[in-house]
Amino acid sequence: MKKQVKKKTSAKIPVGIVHVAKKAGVSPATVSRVLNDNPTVDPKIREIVKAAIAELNYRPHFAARNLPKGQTGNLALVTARSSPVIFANPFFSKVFEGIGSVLDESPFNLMLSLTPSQMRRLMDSRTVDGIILIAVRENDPYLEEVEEMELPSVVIGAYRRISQMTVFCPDYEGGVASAVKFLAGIGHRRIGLLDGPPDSYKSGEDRRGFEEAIRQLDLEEVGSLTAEEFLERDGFLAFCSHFSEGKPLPTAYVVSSDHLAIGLLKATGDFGIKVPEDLSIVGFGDIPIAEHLQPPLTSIHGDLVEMGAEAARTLIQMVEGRKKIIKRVVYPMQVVERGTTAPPKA
Amino acid sequence: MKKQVKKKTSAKIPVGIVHVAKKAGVSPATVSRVLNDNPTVDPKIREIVKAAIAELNYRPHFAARNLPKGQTGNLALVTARSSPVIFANPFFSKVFEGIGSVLDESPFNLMLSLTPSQMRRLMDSRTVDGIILIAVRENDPYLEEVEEMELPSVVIGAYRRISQMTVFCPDYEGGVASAVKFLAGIGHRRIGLLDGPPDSYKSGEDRRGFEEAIRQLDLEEVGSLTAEEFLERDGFLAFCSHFSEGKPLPTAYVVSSDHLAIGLLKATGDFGIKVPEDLSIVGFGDIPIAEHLQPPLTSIHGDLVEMGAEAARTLIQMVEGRKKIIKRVVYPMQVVERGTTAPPKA
DNA sequence: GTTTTTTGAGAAAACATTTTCTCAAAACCT
DNA sequence: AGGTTTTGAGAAAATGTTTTCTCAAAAAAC
Repeated sequence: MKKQVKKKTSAKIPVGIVHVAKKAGVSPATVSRVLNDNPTVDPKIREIVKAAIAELNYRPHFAARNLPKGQTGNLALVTARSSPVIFANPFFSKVFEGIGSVLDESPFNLMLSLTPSQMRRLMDSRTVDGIILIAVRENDPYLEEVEEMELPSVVIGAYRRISQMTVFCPDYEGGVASAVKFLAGIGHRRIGLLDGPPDSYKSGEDRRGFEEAIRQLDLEEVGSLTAEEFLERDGFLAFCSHFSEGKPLPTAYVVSSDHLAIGLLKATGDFGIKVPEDLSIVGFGDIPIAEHLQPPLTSIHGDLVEMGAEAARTLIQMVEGRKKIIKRVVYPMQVVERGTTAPPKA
Repeated sequence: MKKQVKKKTSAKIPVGIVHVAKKAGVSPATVSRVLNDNPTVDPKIREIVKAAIAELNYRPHFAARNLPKGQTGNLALVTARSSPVIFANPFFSKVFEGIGSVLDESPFNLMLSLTPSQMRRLMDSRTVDGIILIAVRENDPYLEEVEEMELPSVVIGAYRRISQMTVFCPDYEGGVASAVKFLAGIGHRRIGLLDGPPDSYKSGEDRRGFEEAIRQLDLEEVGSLTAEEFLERDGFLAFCSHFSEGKPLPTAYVVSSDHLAIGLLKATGDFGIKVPEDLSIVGFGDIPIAEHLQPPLTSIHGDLVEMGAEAARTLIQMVEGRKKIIKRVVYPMQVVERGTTAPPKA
């Protein structure tokens, strides 16, 4: 008695597999078989069913389809940073590109969670089959939460803390060390680090790489700074307060992000300090803007598109193979020399 | 006979509403009622059920829950631009922030589609209840596709073309016009436009606003350029080829994005053209870097966080109210004067 | 020409939940 | 106390699909 009503109201009532089956004069199971390219269906019937599908403009319901599979077909990209911070993260855009390209070839959809509450909802409600964590910080509560869930997951960028998870990470430590070596190679002896916030893994790694290189080369650490975030204004403010207090300056800075470096450049410019004559600066991440600055920014570069792609590929393997893969991959970083570095004056 | 096996293997077997019901000695329906705060359940029973939920660490399955509702609880953010282009889009990051903050307060999850194929999958498979389209271009096929689907949707940034959809758009036209007026106000008579790719709506709007202002103020259009994309390199290349062909230069450029403006600054610097003494430049979007450049970039600013938030709010209203809302909101843009603009020399 | 194997397709169970229907028990009224 | 209303909760249908089971018909083997 309901059916008559349904017939009346046109197109917009969602059409399911049973409607197609009725139209084609077969059972829903057969329609399903056609949809899934099951070879045990007669070519003739197949054609009839396909015609019915086309005519009704039927599209399978993704969630319903995945329900019996016990999977959802969704992957999540998770971070708890606010979006300005994410977009300022030197490598986020590239990583993203890599992830996107892999997902495009896969049958998975991508969910995005920008806050801890969103992430918890995603995990609690079994909405995703796997998780890519990015931009994790020291005190973020959810890393443990993810580890406790038996949900497949990979982490991008946090190397040390994590024991039993798969991690993809730029070689922060090695990158910063090679920047120090590069600066030493052109004559610098008094070098400083402009580092990001202490609760970021990257900051810890940067500092480790920096100190190790300074020690190995028997150099002097001078005028190091810590910024509150990785953004331009943080670099600007860090240097301003340091300088106005009359503290000692190095002849070169290694800086934890290109954005910070831009803020530092601005501050030095405002104080009449010439780059690279008075001060050399090396950024990190080699964002597209770097080479278009004046002077163009010397920076530390790595293939982070591939890193993102590899992380996504690995996660998909874990989800599809239903097995845990534990590995840690570190991506090499190297200095690209441009206009903000030169030998020290004296 | 299966149950014994289940009991053995601990935690990781997914626990459903029936397990909870069994544990609490009630029917699945009652558990559902507790979950949905249905008042027709005895407080005592409610407590027992809640205890069982807690003990089994039960979490409702999002997709299954939404199946009978005929909804999915997901919203999609859709674009077909590659991620470098998206991230270079002057307002994307801010818009994103607005969307994220609204979604955080709502029960919806966010899906992200970075390519047309991903988007089609999302729409075809009834995976989302609503769509936010962003960075649409003239020849993108999917705008019509979305319009044909009866799926609630809002568009961010494409103003003219769309008739029957809800649109949120910065006032490109008015912003560019006010930049021209600003430049005329400080004495410029020969002004050029550095515009983005022709298939972008923004480019069309920019040009319209530019030409109208030029006409109204009876000025001369000189040396206008078209870039292939909105990125630094595109601005750089556009100016280089123009200049090396010896074509006439204006005394000021209005530029369609801050990223383009940075490329233009680099090019002018390389050719020894002084900004703002020889040439004034106004960017668009006021990205965080703008004020940290040297000289700091004069740019066109708007509250795009609010635009993103309002778009998300409206979409949610459409989805929840099951009604179509058609409106068009234009967000005002205004010039922020900084260091790349000055009166012309002679 | 009968038996065996293969092929093809329907019926029904399963996935996790909500919702409607239904009915028994408790509470209220006179 | 007998009848009516309210309350509470179970049973079953519904959501859209896949999958397993089952069986009939066609093809192959003898």
